[in-house]
Formats: sequence, C-alpha cells, structure tokens
Amino acid sequence: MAVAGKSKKDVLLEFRTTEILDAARHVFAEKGFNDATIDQIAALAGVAKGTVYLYFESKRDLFLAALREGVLALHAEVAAQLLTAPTCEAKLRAFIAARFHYFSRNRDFFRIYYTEFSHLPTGAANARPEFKDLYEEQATLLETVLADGIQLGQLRPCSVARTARLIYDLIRSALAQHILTDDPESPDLPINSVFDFVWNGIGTK
Amino acid sequence: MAVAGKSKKDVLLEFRTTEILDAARHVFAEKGFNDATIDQIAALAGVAKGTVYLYFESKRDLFLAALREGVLALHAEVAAQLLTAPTCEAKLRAFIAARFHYFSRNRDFFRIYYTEFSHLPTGAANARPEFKDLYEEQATLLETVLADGIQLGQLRPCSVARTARLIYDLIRSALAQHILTDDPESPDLPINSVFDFVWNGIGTK
Amino acid sequence: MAVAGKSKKDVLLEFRTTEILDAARHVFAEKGFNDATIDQIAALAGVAKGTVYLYFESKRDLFLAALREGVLALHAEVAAQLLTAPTCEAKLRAFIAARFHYFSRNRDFFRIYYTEFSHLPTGAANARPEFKDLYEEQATLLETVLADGIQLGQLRPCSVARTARLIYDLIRSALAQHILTDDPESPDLPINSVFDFVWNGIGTK
Amino acid sequence: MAVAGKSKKDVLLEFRTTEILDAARHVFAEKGFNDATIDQIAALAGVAKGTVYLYFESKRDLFLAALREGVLALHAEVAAQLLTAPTCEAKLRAFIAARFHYFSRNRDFFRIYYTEFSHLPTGAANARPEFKDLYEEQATLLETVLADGIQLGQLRPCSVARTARLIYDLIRSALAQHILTDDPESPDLPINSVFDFVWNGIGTK
DNA sequence: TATGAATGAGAATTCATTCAT
DNA sequence: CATGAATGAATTCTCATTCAT
Repeated sequence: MAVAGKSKKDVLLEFRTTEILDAARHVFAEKGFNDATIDQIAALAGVAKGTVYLYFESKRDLFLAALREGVLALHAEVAAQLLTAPTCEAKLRAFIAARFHYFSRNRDFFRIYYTEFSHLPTGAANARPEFKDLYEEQATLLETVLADGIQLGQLRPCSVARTARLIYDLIRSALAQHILTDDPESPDLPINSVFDFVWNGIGTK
Repeated sequence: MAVAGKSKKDVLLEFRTTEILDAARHVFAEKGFNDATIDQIAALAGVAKGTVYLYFESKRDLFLAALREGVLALHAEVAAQLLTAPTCEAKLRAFIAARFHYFSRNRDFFRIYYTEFSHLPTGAANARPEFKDLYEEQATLLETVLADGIQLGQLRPCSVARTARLIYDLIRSALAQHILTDDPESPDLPINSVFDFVWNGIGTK
Repeated sequence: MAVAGKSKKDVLLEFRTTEILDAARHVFAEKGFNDATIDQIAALAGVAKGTVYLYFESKRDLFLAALREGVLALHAEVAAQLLTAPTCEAKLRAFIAARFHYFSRNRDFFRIYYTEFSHLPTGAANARPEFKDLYEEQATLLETVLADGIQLGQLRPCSVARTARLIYDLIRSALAQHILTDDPESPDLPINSVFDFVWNGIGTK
Repeated sequence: MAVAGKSKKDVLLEFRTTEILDAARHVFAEKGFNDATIDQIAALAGVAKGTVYLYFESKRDLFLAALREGVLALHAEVAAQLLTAPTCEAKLRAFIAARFHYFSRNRDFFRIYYTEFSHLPTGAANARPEFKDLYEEQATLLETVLADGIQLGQLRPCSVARTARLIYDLIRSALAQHILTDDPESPDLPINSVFDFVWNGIGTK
C-alpha cells in the first residue's frame, strides 16, 4: 500500500498544476508571453490569481514550466518512435514524423515552442540555461542518428552537430507552415517533403 | 549648384533619422521588442524621448522602420548578386552567400530580422501586411531561381513554394548559428555547408 | 441572518467606492476635469493609484460616476419635495428650494455639476448620451409643473420646454453666486429672489 | 503726418496678431482649451509654432486674449445699442437683442465665452482678475439700466446686482440654446421670449 | 522677426506580485 | 491552501515652451 504513492493531497496538487499549465499554454500560445496576463491564465484555469503563485514562482517560471513539460513529452514520444525504426533512413523519417504528429495534436504548444526556441541559440544574451538542456537533449537524439548513419555509410559525411541543427530547424520551419496556417490536412505530405529534401537535396544527382 | 538637392536641413534630418534607427536596431536586438524602451533608444541615440516621436509615430512604427530598412538593403544586395551568377547552381549559392555576407556586416539587424520573420507565417493571426510584402519579395527571388532550375533540368522537380520556404528557413537557421553565437570565423564554411546540404541532401546517392 | 444581505466584503467594497468617489468629487471640483490627476484623487482617497482602476474603468468613468451619483440623489430629493407641494406655485418654489438646499449641502458636487451641465446642450458635438438622460429627467420634472400650471390658468401660456430651460439655468446661475462665492448665508434669500423673478418678472404690472 | 500712426511694421504686427487670434478662437471653440494645441492654432494661422510665442506669452495668454478681444467688441456693440434706446424697456430689449445679434455673427466666440464665463464667479479658486473686470463692465451696463428703471418706477424694486446677474445668465442660457444647436432661425423669437420672461415673469397677473 | 526641431515634465493606464483574511 | 484586493513601478506618448539658426 505504501507504494501507492499519491495521497489525495498529491492528486489535487497535481491536478491543479496541470490545470494551470494547460491554461498557461493556451493563453501564452494565443497572446505571446508579454501580452498574456496572469489574470487570464488564472481565469481560464478556474483559480484565483494568487493561487497561480502558489504553484509557480513567477510568470516567467510558469512559462518555462509549460514549455518544459511539452518538450519532455515531445522528447519521450520521439525517442520511443526512434527505437522502433530499424534503419538509419527510417529513424530519420521517424524523427520527422514524430514531431509532426506530436505538434499536430498539441498546436497550442507549438506556438510557444516555436516562438521561444527560435530565440534560443542567441548565445550569451539569452541566458536561459534550463532551455539549453532541453534543446540539447533533442539535438543529441538526432545527432546520434546522423552519426550512426555516417558510420554505416548510409549518410554522406558531414558535421553532425551542424547538420542536426539544420534538420531540426528545417522541421520547425515546415511545421510552422503546417500548424500556424491551421492546415487541416494530414501531415503526411509535408513529412515526405521534408524527408525527401533532407535525404536527396534538390540537385539532380 | 541648384542640383545639390540636399539642403543642410535635409542632411540633419537624415542624420537624426539614421541615428535613431541605429539606436533602435541595437536596443531592439539586445532586448527584443517588448523589453526595449523608448527611453533606452533615445538615450543611445543621444536625443530626448520626445525627439524620437518627431521621427516615428510610435514604438511599433520605429521597430518596423528599422526592420524595413534592413530588409530592403538586404534584398537589393541579394538581387544584385543573383544577376551576376550565370547558372542555376551559382545563383543558389549566391543567394546563400549574399545573405551570410550581409548579415555578417549587420549583426544587430539579424537579431531583429530573425525574431520577427520567424513569426511571420503565422497566417491571419499576424496581420502585418507591410511585412508580408517584404517577405514575399524575398521568397519570389528564390522561387524564380528554383523554377528556372527545374525547367532547365538542373533541379529535381518539387513544389517551388514549399522548397523555397525550406531553403529560406534553412539559411536563417544556419545564420542563427553563425551570427548569434558571435562566431568570428569567415562565413564561407557555413555557406558551403548549407549549399551542399541543399544541393545534395544527406543520403548517399 | 440569511437576510443580512451585505457581507463584510460588500461593506468594504462600498466603503472604498464611496471613499474614492468623494475624493474624486473634491479634486474634480477643485481643479476641473483636465487638471485633476488620478494621483491626487488616489492620494486623497488614501489608496494607491492602481486601486482607483479597480473600481473605475478610467478617469472619465470616475468623473461620470461622481456626477451621476450626485445627480440621482438630487433628482430624488427634488422629486420628493415636489410631491408635498399642493399648488403649482408651491411646486415651483419647492423645485427651486430643493435644489438650493441640496447643493448647499454638497458644494463640491455643485462645482462639477455646474461645469459639466453648462456644456450639456452643446448639441451633437457633445455626444455624451449618459448625461442627456440625467438632464432630461430633471427637465421633465419642471416641464410637468409648468404644463400643469398653464392648464390650471395659474401660469401664462408659453413654450414649456423653452421656459423650463430658462428657469433651470436661472436657478443654476443663482446657485453659482450662492455656492461658488462661499456665501455662508441661508439660501432663503436667493430662493425668494429667484422665485419672485420667475413668477413676476421685473416689469411693474 | 506724424499722426498717421501706423507704420508698415505696425500693420504687419497687427495683421499677424489678428490672424493668430482668429485661428485661436476657432480652434479653442472647436476643441476646448485643453484639447486645442498650439500646433493646430499655428497651422490654421499660417505661421510657425514659435511665432505664436512672439505674440503671446503662453497658451493661456492667447486664450485670454481671444476672449478679451471678443468681449470688448461685444461690450462696445451693446453699449452703442443701449444709447439709441429711449426707454428703460427698450434698453433692456436692446441689451438682449444686441447680445443675440453679436453672437449670431460670432458663433466660434460664443463657445469660448460660454465655457469660460460660466466658470467665472468661482470665487477665489478661479483667480482670474483680468476676467472679473471684463465681466464687471458688462454687468455694470445692465445694472445701470435696472437702477434707472427702478428709479423711474418702470421696474419693480429689487436687488440690482442680483437681478442683473440673473438676466445676464438667462440671456446666456437662451443663447446657448440658439447658438450651440446651430439654430439657423432668426434670433428674434428667442429675443422676444427672453424679454417677455424677464419683463412679465411666468405668473398670471 | 520667423522658424520648427528639440526638449522633458507629466499623466493615464497596466499588471506582476504580495499578503491579510 | 486559496483568495483577490491592493500596490506602485514602469511605460508610452503628448505638447507647451525654448532657442539656435
């Protein structure tokens, strides 16, 4: 029994946390960080303004939490998909597809992710170490795929770090077109486009 | 004499405008639109707060002016380079190189450009028509190169619009790595990387 | 107990509202709308600037609230007095007297009322519909008295609307002399003067 | 020759002054004191902003000058009309009529006059001695008429000062209805109404 | 004299954050 | 724990006034 772990209190706590995070994600996605207000988030979460501060230190903190949570889920999903892919080519396609599918289901989150992670590599100026880590984890995933592919001779040799970054941003770019324009189509077409572009380039042979 | 054109007054006016725009570019680049204040910009420009409003209607207007000016200069430079390139391959390389060179010389501007244009394709939500046009002009340039290349059989057939967007964002991504990390190296290496990636993809054959 | 109605919270809310309105009335009376500042009002009310905005949407809104409240109270008092007056002559005198008495007790309010309602009949230009209504209610009261008086042959026939307006403004004028000069005398003398002037004119027979 | 008086310089000076005063009157009438800007006035007068300050100390000063000028002209016209009226009754009617006619021709001015003079007797708070005098001069004119009328037995005895004020404000009230509603009718009707009201009161007998 | 660019004090309003209940 | 009233720092923008040319 002791293993059960979650008391009623814990459940409530987690519930509130989730509720607030969901509201935050929605409002931040809608209005952007600056134009979102704690009032709006609290209202949407169905709690009082002060309550938000019981769960999160500050507006910024809440924002980061919303971002982190989503990124972790994304990472888990992508990593899982990667495991099932046998070849390097399949892994690359899975990486792309997993991201498209995840964000298709979490469009609010994409807006935050997109905004914030574009600012990410701003180097020193940005000073957001928590983020860096989240990003690194993603990048590492892709870099491993690339490194393996090169080793196996299935990929042309290149700078793994640099190329991973390119692919990563390429996917983000294609996602932006797919998500931000509220394209209701299946993501299969852009997934193929991106993969084809990455794999074959645009030159004829 | 009558041809002189610029009176002393005009010179001063232009000088002030430039001064303020430079300051704006710097502060906006440093802090982002929301965290930049007119006070800071005025101080950096060496004028009083009110003076800024003599030259620009509002904070937003100032921001857009800084952006527009840079984009127009960029566009002119890129277009010029494109003209001198004989083949489709050369044109694509020129497109990439021109952007790298321009932004290497205008790093402050890149930060603004990068931030704002990433938010661009947000569709209806964005409602910034002045921008759309600036972007379109750039995109068209690249699309023309692609369309010609396909016609000449030098490029694999693809969706011109979609591919142009991918390349465009790919360059932005590589630029971000180069510029935002304050990489002092010559941009030649990333230029080649990007071109190679675009042209050949990453797959072996 | 359930009947109590006002919780502690309601009381506090009403108290704050009153406090702010009183302060507003005072400052607006002293300085006029434009030269009054929210800072001054907040300070006088003993609250922070932001608190004012918790109770009123804007400076203008606060001003109108102060005005409206006073006008409604005035109207109620005048209407009550009118009911107790038996004859047309008595009603007219009551109308005049009630206004003098009310404003003698609410001198701050008179200054606002005086300023704002003099601008009232500016026709279309004014565009303050909330006001128009408040004014109309007052005017109607007087018009009814006049119309009845004419019907009963106690008043000389005349344009009821026009005459009501004249009397209304006449009272305001006399009030201005009485209130704005801080005349400490009983208002009985000006009340009689005004009534006599209105009733008999100045010509000898 | 020395009597000629006005050099070319003087003429220009007077011309500019008039031009600015006219513009000021118009803008102040349109927007009110606070919302009128020196820029607007200068533009309408066809001079540069700084020039206004060559002729008038401050915005307030300009406003007062516009007011003073109009009041003096009004006063002169009214005084002239009074001279031609033989009886007390005629003088009173002339006083009313002259004001209606003057303001019918100077509607812009009425708006300023109306606004400012309603605030006038605000006692100490107002501290505008220049005005007091302008007002007194007008009042004296009317008081003299009343005093004479009482002496001749054509008017019922009353407080001359108080009654003059009442009549004065009554006229203003009727004027407001006539002018501010842009009534295009001849002012004869309201002139008669006012006179009748003043002379006979509203009571029968 | 005339100009109009520059100034900067000032004011309304917002909203993250705190804390007494 | 939860609440939401209160706070007040911060920010944009305006415009009367000055002064170098």
